Amino acid sequence: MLTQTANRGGAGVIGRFAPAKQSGSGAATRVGEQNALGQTMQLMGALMSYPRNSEIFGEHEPADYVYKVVSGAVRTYKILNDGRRQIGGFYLPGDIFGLQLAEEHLFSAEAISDTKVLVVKRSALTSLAGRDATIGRELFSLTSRELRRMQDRILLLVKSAQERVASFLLEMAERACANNAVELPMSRQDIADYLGLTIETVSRTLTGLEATATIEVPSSRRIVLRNRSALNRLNG
Amino acid sequence: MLTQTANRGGAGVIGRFAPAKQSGSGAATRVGEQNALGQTMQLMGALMSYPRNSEIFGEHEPADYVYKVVSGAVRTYKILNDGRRQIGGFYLPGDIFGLQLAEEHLFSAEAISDTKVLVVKRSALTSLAGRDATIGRELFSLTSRELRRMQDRILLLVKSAQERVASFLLEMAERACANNAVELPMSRQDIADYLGLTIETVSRTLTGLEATATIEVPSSRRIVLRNRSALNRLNG
DNA sequence: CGATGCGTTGATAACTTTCAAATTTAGTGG
DNA sequence: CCACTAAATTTGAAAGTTATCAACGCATCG
Repeated sequence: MLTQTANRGGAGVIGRFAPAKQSGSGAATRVGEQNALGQTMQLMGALMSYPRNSEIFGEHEPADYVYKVVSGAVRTYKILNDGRRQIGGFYLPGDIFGLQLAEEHLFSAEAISDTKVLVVKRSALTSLAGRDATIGRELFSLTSRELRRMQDRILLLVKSAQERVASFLLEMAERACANNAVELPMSRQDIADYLGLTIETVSRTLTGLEATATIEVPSSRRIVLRNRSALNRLNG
Repeated sequence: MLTQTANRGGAGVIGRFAPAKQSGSGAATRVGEQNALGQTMQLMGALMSYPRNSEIFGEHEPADYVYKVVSGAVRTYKILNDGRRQIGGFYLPGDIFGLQLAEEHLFSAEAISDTKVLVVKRSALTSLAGRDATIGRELFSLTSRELRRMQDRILLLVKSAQERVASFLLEMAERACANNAVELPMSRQDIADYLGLTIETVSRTLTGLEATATIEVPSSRRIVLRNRSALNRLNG
């Protein structure tokens, strides 16, 4: 059941004090993109580059840094003791991740494709939050958003395969969508491990949705939403 | 699929400044039972009494209060738009609930059996946390524990029925266990809605575990763990 | 005692996984 | 740039798991 090719290491510092202009691949406005926290990270952050499938941090490592995706995409995950992989979340350009309440990371993080991230010491952010209430509020709001996402995920995982895939598509559409065309940076296996399904079920479900003209799948990483209301109906 | 008998209202204030001695039904030491936060709640809290199946707070209500179970048991839940009920968690004597990061409750809360809870204004706690770092740390630690539980739940929900039930039993054993005998305050339907299974599957799984001498079920609300290592193996 | 709620058990249907193979896509060396 | 190999995705058939529908047993309560 292990489907992963985790290439450890391979990351290196590319430059510090990255330019304010983002080279991000996505057009969508992300959480933290135009706010005090995001700006702070751009000022204080070190720009790091991670090749496809390389590890950004590992489970149980101390959560000393906070990350913001500049370009590429990131998945967090956990390997269960039966060998299965559960994906915790996907992070796209503009998204902030690694912001744990706990002292150690509960998930590992990997670059899905070649990825650039801004890295800031967590202690720097929290001490800043002590002085700047705006930063504090944004950190709080980010954490509570993360919490909300987890709750949504719990609600998702008790639903049928079709409902899970529909929810996933709508979620991605909100984040990486241009004109109803969703660009998926992750593989089918990633999606399956995110939704708690097999790769075959994901594939079949997409085919099924295509058959009912709910979506179009011009290429495997590109999905066009043709009938959002049908998806919303499935989403529940 | 609606299986609930939610009796709204019916709650009343029984007394303020509850005695320090707990009349809790459980013997186990709970989160917050012997710490600054727990003590604070006992000093500042109003003791409220809720009959079986009555609502303590509703989804989307402002999360202005924090609750600590004195006796009885509480479930939080959400009704999905297809009518199913997803249970967010169970709270036993000593447990603190209603501590949201967000401004509104994401779940409703109900008394499973006749229940007494201590109620404290959230603002009182947070302002106290500003003056007393210990309280602040404990609030933080509680929140991060809650988060951890949610993550565990996500990992649980991708597993098989047997694994879910085994995990549930072990979880309850850690909380409401005396000498390997687990006392369940909740119904099979509650368990099913917690694990994302049907009541029949839960029942059959328990029968199956009994057949392999992993557990004993002397009465439906009482389960004796006979072979913990087998359960742990299932739990993964 | 009959009604009611809760839990168990059985039979069947629906859904998802598993195993296998075909097909498409991507990557690499010539 | 093309051919070739490896990887990813899709598709098919069978098996396994869980849900659904129905019936039964067992308490509690009026």
